[in-house]
Formats: sequence, structure tokens, C-alpha cells
Amino acid sequence: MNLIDELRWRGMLQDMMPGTEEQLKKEMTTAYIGFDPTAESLHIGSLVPILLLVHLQKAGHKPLALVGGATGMVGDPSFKAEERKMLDLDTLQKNVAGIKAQLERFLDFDAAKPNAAEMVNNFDWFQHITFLDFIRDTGKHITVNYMMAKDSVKKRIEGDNGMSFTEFTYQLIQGYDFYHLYTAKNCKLQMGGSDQWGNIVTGTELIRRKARGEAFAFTCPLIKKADGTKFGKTEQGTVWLDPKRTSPYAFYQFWLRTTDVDAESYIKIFTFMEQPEVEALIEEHRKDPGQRLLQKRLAKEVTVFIHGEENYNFAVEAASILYNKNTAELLLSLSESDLIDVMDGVPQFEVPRTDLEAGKDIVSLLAETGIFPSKSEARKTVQGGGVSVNKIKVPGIDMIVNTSSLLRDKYILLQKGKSYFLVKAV
RNA sequence: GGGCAGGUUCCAGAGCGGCCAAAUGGGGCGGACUGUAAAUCCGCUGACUACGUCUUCAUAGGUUCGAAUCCUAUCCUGCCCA
Repeated sequence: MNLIDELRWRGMLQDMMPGTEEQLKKEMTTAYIGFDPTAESLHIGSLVPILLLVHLQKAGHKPLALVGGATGMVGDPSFKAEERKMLDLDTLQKNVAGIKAQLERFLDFDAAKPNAAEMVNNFDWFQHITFLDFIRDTGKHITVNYMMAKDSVKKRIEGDNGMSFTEFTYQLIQGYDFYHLYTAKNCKLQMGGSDQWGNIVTGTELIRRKARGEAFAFTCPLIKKADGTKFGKTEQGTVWLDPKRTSPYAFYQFWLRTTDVDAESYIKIFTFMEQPEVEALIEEHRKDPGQRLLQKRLAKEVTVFIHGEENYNFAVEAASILYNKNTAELLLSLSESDLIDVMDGVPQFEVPRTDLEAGKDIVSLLAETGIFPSKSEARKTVQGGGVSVNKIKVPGIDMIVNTSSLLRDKYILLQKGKSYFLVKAV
């Protein structure tokens, strides 16, 4: 199966420029995707572009991962309602380095291979271009009319917040990236999320006018949940690829909680499973959705891909202890090291041991540890039956917690709704 | 530079002298149900030493027994004109 067919059945193809498929069939093609250095780590939203590059490389083509050291300084206005705040140079450099390190794990950079992946940073070529050079040599080729016609900027032009010139320039900067890679590295293809279509086309246009060359592009749909809400966010916030920001356990949980509808499309997008196997699995899942076969497999595949087998195994183990019913007794039987392992990734808090010896009311404990932002909220949730101590529901706000609640004489497992917190006596 | 509209609690958006910690919707959080899902239903959603008290409606002053609501100045945003 060729790359395009592969991506097509996986539902990873949105728009494609005519001739793209032919180009890919014709020869080994160099293609790039840009990553925004908005944070020090990539998050699962960036997983799709990463996977595109991986698929590309698997199909024998050469992937370039571009980190936007320069574009990050400007900020992409595409489909956004407001201007993003600017990052300072230090942060930006740190972010670029962090992202680079992560990308290196997913692609094959072995220079001995003809289609070895490469990493580029657009700051490297932009830092030497002066403003005047740019507007003369590049700005000249693209009209403002053309740029304004883009859907991606419409929201801002018609909206209440306006758009700064800086942001307006963005598509030209990104377009220049493509032009640069086209001339410097014979890169003929750009990929990206469908929100990037406008920017990408500006690039191919620039290549056509400035270099009289032909370049290609395709985009993949932006991942959405079936209910229309944003993909990749949980109550705890963004799901990151960096295990220091999102523990492998939390990462695993994120995928496990996918809805049935979403799981069917995610398993195609986020795993490398082959079509027949995927189809069989979907069918089996539909027979008994309660088993959540799809979610389990999806969570497994993605967790192993990002964090490795060992972390996956641990995540499964931890989940079973936390989610199985009637585990209050099981909890008491855990050894200290088991307890710590299982609670890895669970937020931890400390409380002075002397407080517990004296006896502490549950509300103060919850507020002072920081599990709740205020006593009011702690009180309300306890009254609503939303707090458990060591897997046993707290009956009322006058409950006193003392040393007898300590597991292994050291820990208390608190629950606020579905989330867990480990409090350590010190 | 001129004219106009506006800045309210997480967001949107009411309120325009006391009945306002501030309608309504969304979001969030919790509960029931359940498949660690979806849908549905219910409760909570400024803080505290909690049937009361305190701090909030861009900022700083002022009028008033009393202001988110009136006045003055300042800052910010958008639209229109130059």
C-alpha cells in the first residue's frame, strides 16, 4: 500500500494538491512538517504530525522535522480569535531544544540511510535575512489580496480583536520556509494539520513564482472528539509526551477513557496496526462495547510507542488497583514499595506528622495540603459525598483524621471524585 | 488627532442607586446511573473563625445614609472618520 492509500484508509488525509500522489510514486521525496515551539515538550496534539512523518519514512521517503525557532517568534494567527503572547528568546530556545530531543526518538536519523530523517530550525536561515531583503525578495511575490483571502486569517480580519502586522506576516514567513527547504534540500512536499493549508499553499505559490518550481502538499484533518470538544485535554490540562509532565500512567488513562466512537477513528490514526486487524477488532468491540477492547488496545499501542513496554505494564497494574471495586482492604495489604509504585504519577502532598497525632479535621487537611484551593470548596465537596479516605467515603465534614488512618504508618490515600492524591506524613 | 461604543465573578452575557456575592447560559467540580464511556438527572461554583462577617463588578478619587449602578480623571479595547 502506498503512503497516500495508507493515510487515506486511516482517515489522515484532508486536502491534497493535485499531483502529490504521482510525485510520491515517482521518486523518494523529501517532505517536511513544522512544529511550533510553544512549550518545552510536545503534546499529543503534535502526535499526528509526528505520525505523518513516521508513515512517510516507512514508505521510503525522507522526513524533515522543522522546529519553528523563527516562526515561534511571530505566532501563527490561523483560525485563532486573538493574538498569542510573545515568547522571549530564552524560552523559545529552550522549547526548541526540548522538542528536538523528543522528535529524535520517533524518527530514524541514521545518516547512513538515504531517507534518514533530518531536523531543521528556521531560525537558522531567518536570523540572517534583513527586513528589507525579505520584503523586497519575498514579499514582492505575494499580494496582500491573496493573503487576506485566506480563511485562516478571516476570523481575525472580521473579528473584534484585529490582527497585528506581525501576525499577518506569518503565512509569508512559513511560506518562505518551504521555499528555502525546496531550494536548499530539494524538499517538495509539506504536510500538516488542515489548519495549515492556507500557510502551506502560500509556500507552494512562492516556490512557483520565485523558483518556478513545483511543490506539493497534503494535510490531515484536525483531530476532534465526536462531541466536538477539543482533543488532547483532560481536567489536568494538556496531555504531554514528556513523562515528567504527564506520567505514563496518566497518559495511558487518557487513551483508555476514549469514547467508543472516537476509539474507532483513533485506533487507525494513532497506532500502526494493519487494516485487517483493526477492522476485526472494531467488529469485536461492537459486539460487546462494555469490554472496551478498543480502548484497551489503543491505550496499549500508543503508550508503548511513546513510553515503552515497561511503563505500559506498570500503568495497567496501577490502574487495576485504583479502579477495581472494594480495594480498601487490598490497599491495607500493600507493602510500602508497592504503594509507592502504584501511586507513581498520583499527585503527592505532605502533612506534618504532629498534626495527625493531634488529630486533624478533614476539611483543614484537604485545604492545607492544597488538594482543594479553599476550605469552602473542600467542605462543599465533602458534603456532596465527593471525598474518600483510603477508598472509604468521608461521612461528614466533622470527621477527624489521625494516625490510625495512615497506611504503612506513613500515607493517606485521598480521593476527590475520580482523582487520587497521596498524602505523606512527615 | 476627532467621533462613537465598551471594560461585570472561569467564559459569554444581564444588572444601571438599596430586594446584588450579583440573573441566565456555557464551562468546571461533585453525586446517582454506568462500561474508568456516552446520554440523563441532581447538587455546588468569591473567601472566612460560616444562620454571621469580610473582599469583589478596569484603576484612582468623589457624590450619597447607601454605588457594579451617578460624577471626575486615568488606563485599556473595538468600530468609524482624519
